Amino acid sequence: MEKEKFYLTTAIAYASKKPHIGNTYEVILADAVARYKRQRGYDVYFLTGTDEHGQKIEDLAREAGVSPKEYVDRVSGEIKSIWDRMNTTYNRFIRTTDRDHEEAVSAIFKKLYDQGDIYKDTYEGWYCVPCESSFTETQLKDGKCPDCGREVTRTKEETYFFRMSKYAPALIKHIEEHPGFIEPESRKKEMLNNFLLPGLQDLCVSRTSFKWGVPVSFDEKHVIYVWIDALCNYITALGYGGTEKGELYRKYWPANVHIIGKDILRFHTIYWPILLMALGEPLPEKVFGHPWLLSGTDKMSKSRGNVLYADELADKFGVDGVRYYVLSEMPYLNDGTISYENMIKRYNTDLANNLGNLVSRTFSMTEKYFGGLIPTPAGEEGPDGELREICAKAYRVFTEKMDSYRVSEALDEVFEMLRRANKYIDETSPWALAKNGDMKGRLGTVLYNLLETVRIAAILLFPAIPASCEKILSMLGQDVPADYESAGHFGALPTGRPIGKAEILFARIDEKKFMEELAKEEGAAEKAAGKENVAQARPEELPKIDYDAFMSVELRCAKVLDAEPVPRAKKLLKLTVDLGYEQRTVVSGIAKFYTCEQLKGRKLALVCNLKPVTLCGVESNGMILASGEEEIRVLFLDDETPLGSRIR
RNA sequence: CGCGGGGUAGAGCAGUCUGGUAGCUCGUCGGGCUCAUAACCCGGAGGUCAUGUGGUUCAAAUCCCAUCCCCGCAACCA
Repeated sequence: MEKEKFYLTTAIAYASKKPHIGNTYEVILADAVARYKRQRGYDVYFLTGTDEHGQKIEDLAREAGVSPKEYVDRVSGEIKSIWDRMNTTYNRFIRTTDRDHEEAVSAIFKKLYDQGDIYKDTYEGWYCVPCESSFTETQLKDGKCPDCGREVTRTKEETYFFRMSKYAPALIKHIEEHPGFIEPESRKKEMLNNFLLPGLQDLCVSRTSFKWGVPVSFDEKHVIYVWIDALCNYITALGYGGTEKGELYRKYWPANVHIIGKDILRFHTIYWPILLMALGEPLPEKVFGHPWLLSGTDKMSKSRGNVLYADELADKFGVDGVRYYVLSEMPYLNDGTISYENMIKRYNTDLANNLGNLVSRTFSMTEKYFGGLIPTPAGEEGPDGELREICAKAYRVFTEKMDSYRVSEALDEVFEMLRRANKYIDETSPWALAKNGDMKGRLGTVLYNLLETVRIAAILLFPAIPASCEKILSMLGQDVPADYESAGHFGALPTGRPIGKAEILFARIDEKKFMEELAKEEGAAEKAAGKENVAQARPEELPKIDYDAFMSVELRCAKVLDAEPVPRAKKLLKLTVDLGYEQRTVVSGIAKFYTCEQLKGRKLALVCNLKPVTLCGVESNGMILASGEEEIRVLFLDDETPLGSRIR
């Protein structure tokens, strides 16, 4: 019988820099699902890869003094090596610079253009110089750049657009008729309420502001922008070429699941399905938006110095230690957290103490009491039935949870089973049975049951910690049933065969020693960097300006007369300030850091000649000076500073 | 009144749909065991289940109402 196919993908990682553990989580999750599906007998195709085009990479390459291709070759290679290190079993690692992908994307673009879904608008548009992006009239926010809010200049630009609106009704219908299409469920409402139901805007699908991308074949000034280029990897990887469809494509498409981060759900549940509809291809079965791994309560970022990398963690915890941590710590809906303390705790508790030690004591008793031969069980008594039942339950529930992508809950189930097995040892006290010659049969039953529990655990945990599970199964000896279904049959382990020697699977980590070494390493790294202030990364520096340029900014001392929150805005405060010669209203995004009372009566520096903007319905005439990106501190002036005096 | 999720022991979570002794993991305290990786097992302490001396009910963490707070998405840091 033909195996049922299962096609899953991760998002392709942007090849701008080394991915941190949060990015790596996604491919580990996908790998666990892929391995599980293979165990269940599916013909699995697992796709991952890198997204390598775009402005940012072009810039980074220039800074690094290499060509964009050289740049992405290096980063993509690094990403791939991390994926490999994590023992992920992808079938293809696609790069958007692969020739087959580029050709296919080009053909897809052409096809969409030919059929009228992509049109060129030669219009008088708006261009934002700092963002190097152009916008349509409707995209502007209050006449300003929608990305940065700065002034835009009028340009005559041509851009290609995709007619999103045309397909929106069909997509809404599809989403409503396919309850599992967007997962988790709560995300579905976000997409519908925020984007689809209010009305979709046509999407800009080409750029002229940079060159590093797939050129539009019939209009070489334009490169195809990220949406079409990146999203299409899911079909081009299978040999979809626009007109011809490869064998893999016919076999595996549509995808059973796209596993992606919750931040790009919008592209995968709106733009991508519409693109497919336009191509006349079936939609993926499911888009699963997983949560994020946070470092403590913060998002990982270089500036916070809290970035953890999968390969460095693997040096300390082993590959399976890292895999297990991210899979078990990541809930289904909420963001998970990662820290060394938590990792050590989880590693020790679950892997070393619960699983590793169970294997160790079971094997050593089998060795000691039965010369390393798997004993034959006799009659069932005492807690045997309960152990057997919990194994059956673990198998059943694990299967259910994995089928619905609740990996951490699935793993929990197995560890509960292992805890029960450890307790079973205490209840049956094999060492006491061993002292009594009459109890040899009973002792054999107990150890057989334990070995069997270990076998089942190894099969179930295989998708999460494959290398360790393979080791356990091989330690159990030759011809040990290792297929998934056999984990549902307690008693499948053949008797009388020799088992191997028990290895330490997961050596305990001494938290204190670990943290000391970590501190030492970090100290060494700082020394190697040769600076005392390595904690402070050098910021991006701007070109020098002359005095006149600076003086074109009109800074003056102003006093806050009144402050109040802006309705419907979380970050904004509306300030009424006095310059001595006039009063103005200024809107400032400092609501999270200052209360109105803290500001009233204070003197601060105001940029007076900034063009007015409207923010959340309030017109702002100027800007107050403040420091910081994430933690904002207002620059207050001395009380003696005269109102309205020029600052320079 | 933009849309959605959530507030349960020191931490992280389950339980809420289908009301009926408040549970799990970690931590903590005490005990047991010795096969094992100072591991494993048992027991204790610790919660007015956000608030409302609100409603429904014989009975509310659970259903209804109001309020407060947090977090996503959207809007927004001039």
